[in-house]
Amino acid sequence: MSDPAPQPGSITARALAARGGAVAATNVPWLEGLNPEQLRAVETLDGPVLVLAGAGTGKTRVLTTRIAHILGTGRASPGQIMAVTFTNKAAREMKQRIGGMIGSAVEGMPWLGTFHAIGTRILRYHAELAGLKSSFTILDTDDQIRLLKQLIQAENIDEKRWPARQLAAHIDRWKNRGLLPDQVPASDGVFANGRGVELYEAYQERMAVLNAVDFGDLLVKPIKLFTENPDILADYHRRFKFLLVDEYQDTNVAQYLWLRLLAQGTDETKPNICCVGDDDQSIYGWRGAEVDNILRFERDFPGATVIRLERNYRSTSSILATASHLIAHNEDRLGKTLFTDMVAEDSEEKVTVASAWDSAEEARAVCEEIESLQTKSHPLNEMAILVRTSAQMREFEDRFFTLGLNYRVVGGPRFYERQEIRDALAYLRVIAQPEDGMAFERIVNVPKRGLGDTTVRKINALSRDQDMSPLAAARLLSETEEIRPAARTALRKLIEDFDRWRGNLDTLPHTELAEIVLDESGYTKMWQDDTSPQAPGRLDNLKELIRSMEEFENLAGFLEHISLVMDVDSAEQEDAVTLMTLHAAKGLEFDTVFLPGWEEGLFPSQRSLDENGKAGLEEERRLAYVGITRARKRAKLWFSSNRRIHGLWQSSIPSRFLDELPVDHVDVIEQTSSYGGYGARGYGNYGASRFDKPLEMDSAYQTPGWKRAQAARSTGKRPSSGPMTIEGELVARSVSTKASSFALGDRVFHQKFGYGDVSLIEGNKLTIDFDKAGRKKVVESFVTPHNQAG
DNA sequence: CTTTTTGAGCTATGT
DNA sequence: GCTCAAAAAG
Repeated sequence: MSDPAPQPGSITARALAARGGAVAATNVPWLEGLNPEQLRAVETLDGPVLVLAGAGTGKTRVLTTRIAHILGTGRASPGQIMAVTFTNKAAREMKQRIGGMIGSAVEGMPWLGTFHAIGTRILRYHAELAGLKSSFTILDTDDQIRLLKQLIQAENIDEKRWPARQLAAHIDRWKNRGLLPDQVPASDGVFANGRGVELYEAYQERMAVLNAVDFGDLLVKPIKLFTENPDILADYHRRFKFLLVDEYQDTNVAQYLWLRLLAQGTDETKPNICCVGDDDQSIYGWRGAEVDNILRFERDFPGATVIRLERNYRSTSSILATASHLIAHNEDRLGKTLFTDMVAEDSEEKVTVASAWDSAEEARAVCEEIESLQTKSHPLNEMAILVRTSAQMREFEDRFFTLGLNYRVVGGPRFYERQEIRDALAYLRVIAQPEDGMAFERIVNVPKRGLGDTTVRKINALSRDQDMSPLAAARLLSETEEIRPAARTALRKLIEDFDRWRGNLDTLPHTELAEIVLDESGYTKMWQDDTSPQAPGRLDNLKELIRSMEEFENLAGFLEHISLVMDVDSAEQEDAVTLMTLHAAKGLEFDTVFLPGWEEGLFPSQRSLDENGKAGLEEERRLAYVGITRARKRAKLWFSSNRRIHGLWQSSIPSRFLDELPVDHVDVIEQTSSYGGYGARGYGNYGASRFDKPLEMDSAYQTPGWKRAQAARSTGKRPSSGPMTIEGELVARSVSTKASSFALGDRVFHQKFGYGDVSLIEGNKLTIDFDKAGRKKVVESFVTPHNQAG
């Protein structure tokens, strides 16, 4: 996300004043205190502008001030500015800061948001043109994989050899490049011997039936919409006078196309585009980001003004020198040099590198430092531990827990990803959007209703055959004799329940409805009867969920929010250490930053090296750069000689990045106590050879008495649904309008009942007199015509 | 149909 | 080490 601008009243303000580069009092209050480059970035309103903003150079400040300036000078109204960010956090922060500058006008900035949020907005508005109903659901990764799995199975492709996960990755990659099924180059047909594209197509068709989109669609579909409907695009050209893009280095091809379409316009309606970014902080290449976009800006937008922000307001000179020296090892960069003119204080600390025997020891040592800083009255809020992978978090959490140290995990297992929350949401999704088959499937048998694999399989087969939603298929099935009586009764009951709940959608407040649903479905009871230790916590979470719904006007609004905003707004102001991944840390800053796990294979990640070679290494290095530059006063790097990978202990060697740090600005800490040794200069004598003092086995290895509340495993995202206008009859209609391909008296064959004659046709439900089984009601797709001639 | 057992694979990073 | 999926048992 974006770099917070200097905090007023802190070092920064003083530094600014001392520098003389700052702009003296202007008649425009928001421009005060900007340095000349920042001022230029804010005031150059006409024509394309690229702001290359290094870490801690006041990037967000420039962006927000620019918006304030546009509004303040009356160049545009809030609705005429589109401002795109990558994360919700960034969007939220910008809203806040603009609000702080110019008052409440931010409320009226409907087009400030993430690419995905704005894409959703556009799609809902023109849903029909995209082949959707505006109530469409956004599938999360979990739903996506489940759906793909079904499709793979339906195609009789070996799921072991061609896992759904992998297909999802392919599709994601295609969408990131803005490719629709028919545009995928043949050379990309590696999945399932070239059938990947076929599956991609089937996937899109299936999602259309489910009235759903995935994250990629939120970018791809608006592009398609704009290309196919120039008049609509022209509307947007007329609407937007200014286009602002944060973190431009992170845009992928699809986002680039999206922006380019919007930035075109005619001479009179061409919006002024301003992109802000830092090629050195491009860390999302694996997600399809093209650093090239930023490198190519001047060619894409002729006559562009390029402004460099290199004056850093955040970190000490040691930290800056360390980070700069490291990043200089990258070859592919535009090249910027950060500098500070803050006077180095005597107390300035060098960046430190320390080692530990193993990861538990590392966690212990880091926590010791944290506690020691805490006793010197450093707030925990000003400390962060930044790890490469979330798997590293566990050991720190264990440690925090035993010490009773307050901590918060950012981007860890998120509230909306918890099982009970997802289940509850699935119920609500089905109510709000009956086509949402993925949600329906999730809870058909939760709590257990005797609707097992077989039934679900039948529902799915039918729904795929007939291009109808699973709920519609279930409804149909429950009226026939395809499934066993017990299951049939249960299914009918469930469908009746859903009908009733949906009937209450407009009459009851949505929170109350949610309570009723959880209650009547037996979901609450399921957890009440559960004796596992987590059950009470889950019930609490459900209550919390209901509580969080109160902030929203209706169910649709709530579901929309969580589908895009996976993190629950942590309003907790409690003093706590922050624990998060390096990726999540972008845009944040702390006085003290701990960077554990600087070992070859882990950081840089082996996988990154294997898959992307030099480019991968450079991205890892940028990640290291991002990590170090998060620190204002203290950056403390660690590596440990032994680490458990996939459950096996492996000895590790220090990261090459450690060798790339400038000796003058880095202190290598010789561990006084137990930990693995590490020579004063060379990083050579790491390793298993040296630990002078026996480890304190008791504390380092005591069994973690608790497990992390929720395994961080699920990569799922949250789906949602839209407006509450649900017409229940749509389902029924879509079913009955299809003409039956059978005629009265036709001779047919059924897998289970054998041969028979059609005696009645209702839509696609057939009543058949079977030779052996007697008269049965059956859905059309379960019978095949019997060849009379044969 | 549900529960338990066994076995395989796996780990980045996030909208 | 941990989780999920398929297989086996109840």
